[in-house]
Amino acid sequence: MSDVARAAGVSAMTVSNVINGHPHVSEETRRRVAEAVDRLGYRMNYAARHLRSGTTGVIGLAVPGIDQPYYGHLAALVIAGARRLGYRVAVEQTGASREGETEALAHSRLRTYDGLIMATVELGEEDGGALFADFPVVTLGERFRGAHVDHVGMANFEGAGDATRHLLERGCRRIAVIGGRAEGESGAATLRTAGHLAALADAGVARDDALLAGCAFTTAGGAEAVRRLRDGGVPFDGALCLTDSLALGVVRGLRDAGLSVPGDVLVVGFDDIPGAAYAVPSLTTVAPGHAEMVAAALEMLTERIAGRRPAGEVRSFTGPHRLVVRESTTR
Amino acid sequence: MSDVARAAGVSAMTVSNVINGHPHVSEETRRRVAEAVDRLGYRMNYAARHLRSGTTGVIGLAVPGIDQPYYGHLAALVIAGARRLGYRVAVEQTGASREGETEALAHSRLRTYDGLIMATVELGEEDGGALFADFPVVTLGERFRGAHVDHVGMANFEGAGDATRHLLERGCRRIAVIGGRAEGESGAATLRTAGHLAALADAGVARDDALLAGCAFTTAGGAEAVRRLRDGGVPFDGALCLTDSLALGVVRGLRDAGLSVPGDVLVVGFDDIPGAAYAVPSLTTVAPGHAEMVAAALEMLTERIAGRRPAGEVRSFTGPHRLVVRESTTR
DNA sequence: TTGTATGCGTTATCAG
DNA sequence: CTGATAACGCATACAA
Repeated sequence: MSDVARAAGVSAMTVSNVINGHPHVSEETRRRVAEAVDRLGYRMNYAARHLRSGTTGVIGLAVPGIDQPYYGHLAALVIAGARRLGYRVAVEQTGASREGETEALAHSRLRTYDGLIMATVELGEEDGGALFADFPVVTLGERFRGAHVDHVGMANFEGAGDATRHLLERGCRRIAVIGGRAEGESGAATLRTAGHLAALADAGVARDDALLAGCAFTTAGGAEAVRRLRDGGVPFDGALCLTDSLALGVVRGLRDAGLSVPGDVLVVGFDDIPGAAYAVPSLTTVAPGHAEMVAAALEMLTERIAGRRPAGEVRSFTGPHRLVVRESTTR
Repeated sequence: MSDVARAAGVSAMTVSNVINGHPHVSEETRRRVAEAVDRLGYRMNYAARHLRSGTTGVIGLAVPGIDQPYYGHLAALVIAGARRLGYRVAVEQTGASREGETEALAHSRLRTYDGLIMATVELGEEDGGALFADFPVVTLGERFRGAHVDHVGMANFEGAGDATRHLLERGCRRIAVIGGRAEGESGAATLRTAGHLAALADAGVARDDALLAGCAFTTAGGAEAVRRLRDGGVPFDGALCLTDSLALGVVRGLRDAGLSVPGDVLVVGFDDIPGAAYAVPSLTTVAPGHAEMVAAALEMLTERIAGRRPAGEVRSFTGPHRLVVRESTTR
C-alpha cells in the first residue's frame, strides 16, 4: 500500500481512503490512486485488515456431513447467500456428534470466524447458552428451540401432519414411520413423529407403535428399517419417512422385498432434497422452505455480527413448508 | 497475550514459545503459562499470526456446486483430510463457469488461503500457467492435464473402456453414450467418450454417432437425453452415462418411456457417488478412487505450501479406478 | 532459558 | 481534503 502511495504521490492513508470509497477524497486524487493500484497490481492484505478490524470476513458452517444431500443443498444456498453479503464460508463437519459440534463452536470462537451457522443435531438446550455467550451463532434444526440462541427451523410437526393426512386421503391405514420415535430428546425426529400421531388421532385412525421404526438416518438405515418391519411381521400400506434420504432407502428396501411403490406402499419423504424429484419413483415430500430458512439465518447472523441486536434479544424463524406431491403417492 | 505474560510473570515472547511448543522452555515456566492461559481463557488471535507469518491455515476448495453429489462427496473427504493436517477448508462455488473459476483463483491469491484445490471444468491450459504462478494450486479434473500445474485426475479413458467392455460382454450392441461428445475441449467427457469408442473398435462393434447424446451434466439432462434419443428414433440396448447423476436421470427417463432397467436397457454410470448404491436399481459404475485422489491432492498442496518442491517441478496423479457391478447391468 | 526490539499492512484519530 | 502517528497481536532475530 505504501508502494502505491509513493507511486501516486500521496500517503498510505489516502490510498486506504480511496480503496474503501470514503467520501472526502478529491476526484483527481481518486483517479491517480486507482491508476497506481492497477499499474502495480496491488491487492489488499486481508490479514492486516482483519488484525486491525477484528473481523475475518469468514463465517463457519457446521453440518454433520457435507456429502449428505440435505446439507449439501443447504451449504450451496449458504455459500451463495454469504457471498452476496461479502463473506466466505468455511465448512466444518461434526459427524452429528456432540463432540464435533462442540469443537466446531470452539474453533469459531477463536475469532477465526465472524460467526457460525450450526446445524445442531446433538447439542441441545441442556448444553447451556454458555457455549454461545458472546459469539454470533445461529442454530439450524430443532435441538435448540427455545434456548437463548437465534434459531431457524422448519415446520416439523405441521409438515409431518400434512404428509400423514395426504397418505390417509389416498387410502393408507397402516402407516410406518421410518426413523420415527415417540419420545426422547426433542429433535426433529420426535417432532415429526408427534405431528404424524396427532394427524392420525384427528382422523380417528388407530395408532400402532410397532409401526414406529427407529433407525439410522441414512439411506442404508431406511432399507434396513423396512427389512426389520417385514421380518417382524408388521404389515403397512404407507411409509412416512422422516427424511428423503431415508425414503430413498425405503423404496430400495421395498423393492428388495418384492413390493412396488406406489403400487403396494405409498411413500412420503421430508426435506425435498434435489434427488427427490428424479428418483424412481419420484418422491412425494415435504419441502421445508430451504431458501427462506437460509436467508433468515444469514440475516440473523449478520445482524449479530454488526451488533445491531442486543445480546438478550433472541430471534427465531420457521420456514414455510408445503407438500410436494409426486409419483411415490400417485397410483 | 501480554495479559497472560503478566499473570505468569514472564514476557509475551515466552508465552508465544509455550503456545507453539518450542523446545527451549523450562517445564516450570511452561506450566505457569499454561495455567495462566486457562485461567484467563486466552485464545490466539489468528489474524495477527497470519499477518506475521503470511499463512492462514485455510485452504480453498473450488467446485462447480457443493450440492452436486459428486462434489459433495469430494468435499467431505477434503475437509476431513485437511483437518487432520491442521487446515480448515473454505468452499467456493464456481458454477462451472470460467468466470467463477478465475474469480476463485483470484480470491485465493489475495493470501486469504494458503492454497487452493480447484475442480477445473472450464479453465484450461489455454488460460495459461500465469494464473497459477506463485501460488499453491492443485487442479482436479481434466482440463489442465499437461499444463504446468499440479494435477489429480482419474482414469477417464480406461474407466469408460472397462464400462463399455462390461456392457458388450452382457450382450449390448447399441450403446448410447449419455453426455458423450467425440470432439471438443479435452475435458473428462471427451476422454470418456474416447475410451468408449476405443473399446468398441477393439471389440469390432460398429460405431454410430447418433448414439452420442450430448446434454447438460445433470440428472435432468440425463432424462432429457433419453427423450431426445427416443424421439429421434435411435434404438439402444445399453447406456454408458458419463456421470452417475446423468445415470440417475437416464433411469428416470427410461422409466418415463415405459422401459425397464436392466430388463430393456443396461445402464452404467461413472463416479460412484454415494447415491449410486441405493438407487433403484442400484447403479453399476466406475469408481475412480476418490479417497486416493483426495489424499494425493492434499499431499501435493501441503508440499507446495511448505515450499518443499521447486516451482518448476510439477506432479500428477491418477486415481486407481475399478468397475463396481450392481443391478443396473445384472439381468 | 528468557527477554528486547522490531515490523508484518491496515485504519482510527486527529491535526493541518 | 490530506497526512502523521499509533496501534491491532504475534513471531523472528538477536542479545542477555
